[in-house]
Formats: sequence, structure tokens, C-alpha cells
Amino acid sequence: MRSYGQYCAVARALDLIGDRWTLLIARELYLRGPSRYTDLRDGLPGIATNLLADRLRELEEAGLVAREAAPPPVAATLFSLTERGRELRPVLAALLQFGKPMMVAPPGDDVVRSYWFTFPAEQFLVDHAPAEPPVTIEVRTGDQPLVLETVDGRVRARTGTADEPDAVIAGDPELVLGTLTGGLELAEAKRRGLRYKGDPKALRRVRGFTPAAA
Amino acid sequence: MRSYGQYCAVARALDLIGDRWTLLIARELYLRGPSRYTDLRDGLPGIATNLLADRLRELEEAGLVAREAAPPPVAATLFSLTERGRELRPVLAALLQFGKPMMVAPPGDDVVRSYWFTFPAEQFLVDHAPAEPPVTIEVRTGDQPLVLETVDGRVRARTGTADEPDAVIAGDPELVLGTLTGGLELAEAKRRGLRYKGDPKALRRVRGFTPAAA
DNA sequence: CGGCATCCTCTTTGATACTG
DNA sequence: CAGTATCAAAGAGGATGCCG
Repeated sequence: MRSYGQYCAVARALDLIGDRWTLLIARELYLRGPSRYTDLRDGLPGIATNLLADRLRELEEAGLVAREAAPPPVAATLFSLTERGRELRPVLAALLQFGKPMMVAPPGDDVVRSYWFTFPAEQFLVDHAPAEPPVTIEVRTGDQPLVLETVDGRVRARTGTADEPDAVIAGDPELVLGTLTGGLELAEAKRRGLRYKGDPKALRRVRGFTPAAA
Repeated sequence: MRSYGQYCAVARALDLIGDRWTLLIARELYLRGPSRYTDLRDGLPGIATNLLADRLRELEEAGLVAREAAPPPVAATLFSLTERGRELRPVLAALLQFGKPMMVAPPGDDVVRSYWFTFPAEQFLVDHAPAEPPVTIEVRTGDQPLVLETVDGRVRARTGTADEPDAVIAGDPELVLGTLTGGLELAEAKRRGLRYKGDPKALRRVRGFTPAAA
């Protein structure tokens, strides 16, 4: 990217990560950890393959991304965020917060990847009763199931399934998201097609606050 | 901007403000308040005028910027951030934080605008002794003087001069910035050409923490 | 396969000039 | 002052090819 040529921290930050796709590449690496080239491409539908290669090289030169040859059995290159690269987390979090209101509009033609929801889940959900025994919620929306678990006051999210979840929430992404983050009442979401099975307390336990705008 | 087409809050946020120049326009409006077209162009050296016009229109359509005809005596169009536009503040703040380490490199050919420093000043400086009488520091670097004032625990920054400042700090931008934010010791900065007059306590009173990397 | 490089087309940007 | 018009250059998108 062409530099803005301004002695300003915001401008200099954007010189590094203001290019198209760059922050989404960071999101992928942040959410999925060390990733192969093809997995990155998969999480970034629409990116031109040469562009991904270019960006990864730029990010590597900027010291935000490291490239490591995976141990022999795997035989692949792994890309990961460096310490400095992980400092992008607050930037991603701020964008997440800003973009939150725009998630009430359903996906439409937009691609969905379930693991993208792990970020808002960990960012917006809280365990409101940390003293009580932990709860587990299985989330079924998008392309693969997720699990939410309370762990010392926080909510952890991961892809996968739970053995005996306290509740299962399933349905269209915008309904699931709205219900979890608190912009949508469970009853209303159900009327719109959300399925919720299990203990309603589990949902209330982790639900986000936001009254309007999920 | 072409949409990323992803049902992800980060991607949807970037659909709105991921375009080149867009966040810097937001920075200008945020720092300077309602601004005229030509003033914006002045704070964004290098931007093509048609591009500025395009971006302002896009931002207006997105509901982030409002355009108002200034009252008769002025006879000009004023652009300002809407409520929603002001929600970009955390995004700018996160970028500021991320870009902070990159400010140790001197401006070189980069353009400098003094009022750009009001953002890091208010973000990184604290009044460490709110109980004591307020202090005022005049900052001379870049194109125009700035004033830092302690106001109930916080530090307020504005362009202009002070009548009887407790201290005056002057010199190259990277020295002033490094000294204020705490990455550079005053003695070291002085050896490199920084001028500091007045009560050294005034500086210590507001100085930021960051040990390394200004 | 995984990790690119090349080629081509199309869109966006940057620079400059001009206008109500 | 607040833009629009024009045009060359850079960058993005898409398809395909190559190589270990």
C-alpha cells in the first residue's frame, strides 16, 4: 500500500493494515491460530489467490505474521500471528463492536463461517453467575456446530459439539446472534424460527446486554 | 467499496469504513469537529479532490456523516460526524494504540499537523495528581502550538496558546511525543535537541506510562 | 494436494484541469 | 468554496498454469 505520508499514529497504522483484505487475514489468523494457505483462502471467500500471497508476504515483512514449516507429518507451511500481530486484537474488537448493529440484517448472499461467531461470543457474552456450576450451550448455525462454555466468569467459544449441553440453540445466524447478544427476545426469536432446547436459564446466564441492535 | 460478502461484524464494518482514506476522514472530523471541504482537504494532504467528494457522499449515505449549510455569515457547507459516526472513536483509538510504536521513527518526509497530537495526548496522558491545582503545558512542535490542561483527572488538549503555562515543551515532533508519552526520558530528549522550560513537575504530572516505544 | 506465479481484464486511485 | 471532468497509472479480481 502506498503510504499516507502523515506523521500520525492512526495513519501509520493504516499504512500497515489499511489494505483491502489485510485485517480479515488477521481475523482468520487470530480466530484459527496457525493456518495453512488453503485454509486461509477458505475463510476468505472471494480473495484472489495471488493477493493472499502478496498480503501474507507484506504482513511477514511488517513483522505481523510468521511463516513456519509445519513438522514433517503435516508437510505444510503454517502462517501465524507474531506477538506484534496479536496486538491487532483491539483493532479487531473495535471493528467488531462497530459492526455489531449491522448484523441484524440477515446474511442474504453473504458467506457464513461458524467460527467467525466465536469472536463476538467471547467479546459480548459474560457469565452472570460465575459462582454456580459451569454451563455449556451448543450452537447450531452456519456450517458447523459451536460450543459455548462458562469458564471463571468468562465465556469460551470453540467449534465442536458438547456431550451433554445444558441447552442447544439453533436457527438462522441472525436469530442466534440476536438472541445471544441480547438484541432479540427469546420468544420473539422463536416466533421467527429459532429453536431452543434445554434450560432457559443457561441462555440467561451468558446473554449479552445490548437492548437494541444485536 | 465492494462488499466482502461475509456475515461477520468485522467484515461488515470494513465494508463501510475499510476504503482508503475513509478512516482518516473520520479522524479529521473527529478531531476538528464540523469542517469545511477545503479544511478537510488540508488535513488530508495527498487526497484527490474527487475522492474526498466521493468518500463524503458515501459516508453521508451510510449515515456516518452529516452535511449542513453553515449559518449565513459563514456561507459554507459543514461536514460533521453523526452520532453513529462518533461510534468510530474506539476504532480510531485502537488504531492509535497500534500505531503508537511506529511514531518513534521521525516524520522524515511525512506531513505533520499539530492538532493530530491532541488525540494521543488525550488518550495516553493522565493527570497523576488530580487533587492538586491544575497545570498547563504549552507544546510547540509541528505547524501550530498546542495546550495541554489538566481537567478533573484527565488531560485536555487543544490548539492555541496559554497565558502563563507551567511549562513549555518544544522541539521535533518525535522528541515531544516520546517525552510526553513516556517512551523517552527528558534528559535523553534534551540531549537530542528537545527544549523544556518551566516546572519539570508539570511534565511528570501528566506523563504517560509506556516504558518502551513511544 | 499446497503454495504460489502469470496473464488478462476491470475497477479504483491519483493528478490535474476546469466550473457554478 | 465546493466540488465535477478527464485520463493515466496502480491495484483488485478471476482464470489458469506450474512445481515440489
